[in-house]
Amino acid sequence: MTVTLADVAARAQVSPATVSRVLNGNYPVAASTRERVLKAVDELDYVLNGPASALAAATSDLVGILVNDIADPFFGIMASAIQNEIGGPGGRAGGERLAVVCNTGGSPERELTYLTLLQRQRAAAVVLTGGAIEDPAHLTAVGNKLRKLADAGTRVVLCGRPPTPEAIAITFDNRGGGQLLTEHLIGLGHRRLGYIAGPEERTTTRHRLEGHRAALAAAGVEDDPRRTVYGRYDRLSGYEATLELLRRDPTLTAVVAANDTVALGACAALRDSGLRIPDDVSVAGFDDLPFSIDAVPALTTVRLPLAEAGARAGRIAMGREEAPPGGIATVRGELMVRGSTGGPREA
Amino acid sequence: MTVTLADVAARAQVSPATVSRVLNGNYPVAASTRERVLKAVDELDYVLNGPASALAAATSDLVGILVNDIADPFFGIMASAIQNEIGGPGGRAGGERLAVVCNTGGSPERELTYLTLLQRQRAAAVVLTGGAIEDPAHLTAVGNKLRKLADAGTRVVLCGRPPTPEAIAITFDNRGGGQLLTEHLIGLGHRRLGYIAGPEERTTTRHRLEGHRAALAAAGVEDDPRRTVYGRYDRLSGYEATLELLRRDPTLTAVVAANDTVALGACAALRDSGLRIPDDVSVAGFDDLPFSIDAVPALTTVRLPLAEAGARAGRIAMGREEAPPGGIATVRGELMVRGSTGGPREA
DNA sequence: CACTAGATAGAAAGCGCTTGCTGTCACGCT
DNA sequence: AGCGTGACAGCAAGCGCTTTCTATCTAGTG
Repeated sequence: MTVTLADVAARAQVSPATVSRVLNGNYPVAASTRERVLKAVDELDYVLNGPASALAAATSDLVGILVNDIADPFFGIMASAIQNEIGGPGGRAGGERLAVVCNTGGSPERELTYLTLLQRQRAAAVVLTGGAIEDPAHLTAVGNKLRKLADAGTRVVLCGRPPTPEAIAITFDNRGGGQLLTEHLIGLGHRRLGYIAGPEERTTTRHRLEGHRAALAAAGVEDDPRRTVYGRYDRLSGYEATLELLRRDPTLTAVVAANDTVALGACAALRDSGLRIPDDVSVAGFDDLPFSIDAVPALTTVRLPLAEAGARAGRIAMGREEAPPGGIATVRGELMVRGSTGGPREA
Repeated sequence: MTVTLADVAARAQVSPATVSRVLNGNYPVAASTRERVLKAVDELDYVLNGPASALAAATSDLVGILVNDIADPFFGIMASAIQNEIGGPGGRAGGERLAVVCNTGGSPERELTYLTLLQRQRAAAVVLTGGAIEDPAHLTAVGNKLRKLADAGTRVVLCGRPPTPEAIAITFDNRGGGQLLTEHLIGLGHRRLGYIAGPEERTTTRHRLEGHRAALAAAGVEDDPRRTVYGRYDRLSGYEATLELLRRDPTLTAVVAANDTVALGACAALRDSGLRIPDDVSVAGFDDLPFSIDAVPALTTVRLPLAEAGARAGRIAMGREEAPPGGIATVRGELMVRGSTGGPREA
């Protein structure tokens, strides 16, 4: 039924070993023989049996990319960049690797499940993107998994994740970015800033919030805990949180959101409340996703070099770039000041 | 080094066959034996060797999802829905399937490469999303591949793709949607409509444009080819195309975009040209991605039930839902009239 | 011209798992 | 008591490929 290596060998009048060597290109094969084999492969329309090959060679060409939310461009952009570096040539002949993205949906269990599945497939490499969940049990579990993967020869790289001892990491300076943003707002004269945080248990959330608070503290601005609301990383969450913030303190002059998507929701809530941006209330986001420039007014935010970081992580995962010193590279965000922030009302 | 089935068997004092049967749960094993085995598995921290298992059983638990652009929420939303239906339980014991998304970047070669890679892995199922490329050679190549995959037992499902004889398809009625949109605009009184199409060789592009033209024809509105510009499915393309349309005919009263992202670019171009939306020019998008409601004014568009379609495709791929009659299900879009469209200037 | 090294090709032993077929018991019938 | 019958468990034969070790042949060398 299906064509096997042996069939090709028979057709090309060589041994299976030779066919394998032609296909893998890591052993001298006479040009004439090679041609004969390739011809047979072509004629029979032979497709290598991946599992068999992986079993015999004890390695596979599968590379996994874990993301928290595949519908979120934040992850899409990184994943795309990673895949670009991996999908290409380089590696075993036949050349291609199967770079696949796995959507955890932010669930710790699914993250672990995917890791196990990839371990099961003897993946060549795994890249984990996005913030981690700060549950100690889960952290240990993931750490163990990563160590086991690494022990089994899988290259593990983190991208936009806090560093861990188990893997090489490209990390975003979320704390610094958050600080930059709030400094900017304070510099404009704001003193009553609402903060819409992401899910409480995520590192990204915590770091950005820490930056925000650091900026407040540095400027001697009181940090009323009632001005912080936790939510999800989505638009609706931003909308609702803004309404809540406004309810708690109608005199707010600025809202800092956990990310751009949340900021968009905030803008909508503000508009629906009859407030103008930035005249009445300034709004700031985070990430600088493509759509933020299209908000009206355009969103002030912190640009994270998602594509660059992803590409680098991908290259490291493929062993095409050296790991950063200490196994950790921190990438800073850049403040993008746009129309959504301005001086406070009473200026 | 790595724990194998045999190790577990030794520890549990049973044969490897029994361990395998416990793990696969498709053969009677006495409860006490099962427990002993499970305990050994746990103690040894055994992880099944996927390739070996796939080789022996001649099937794998890999499911591939092909998307054109993973950074585009259009695909992200579908992929997420598909993965949700697949990742869950059901299937071989151990239960989980490895649902992975592959990013073709819209390139025909990569599409084919991924298909081959998936074939090589003996994937359990493959779901192709998004429009196809209308190059006959490529179409045949993909068709052949799909047939081979199907012959090898891989379930193939198309989601948001035009139907082909080789697979079950959930298709979007892009033509109907395009028509709806343009009818709406014509109904408002518009007669000079610019159209920003996607890449010329994609089915999605063609179908939406056909719908647009059908609406024009039905209303007896002249269809000046100079009012149509082709581009990519991204924001910048929308921006540039709009400028071009304006150059060609400054009296345009409406712009219909290939999708929401393009529409956002169009809005920006219009604003930068000093035109108000919808007072001076109306704008319409397509897809109703989450951010379209946050555009200012909110985008009139055609909502496509991406998540529903994806979920259905996923279920069909897993054999958990019957294929639609004839192997084809067409899903209609729903016109969402919002603030970005209104009566024309001179009304 | 015998001899060795280099270049190729093949034989064969697995890689770790699944599964058809063959036992082995312990029951429950007649 | 004799036996058919389930219910389990184990044997062993692969699945299709890679790779080590060996065999063969050619060509270069002193």
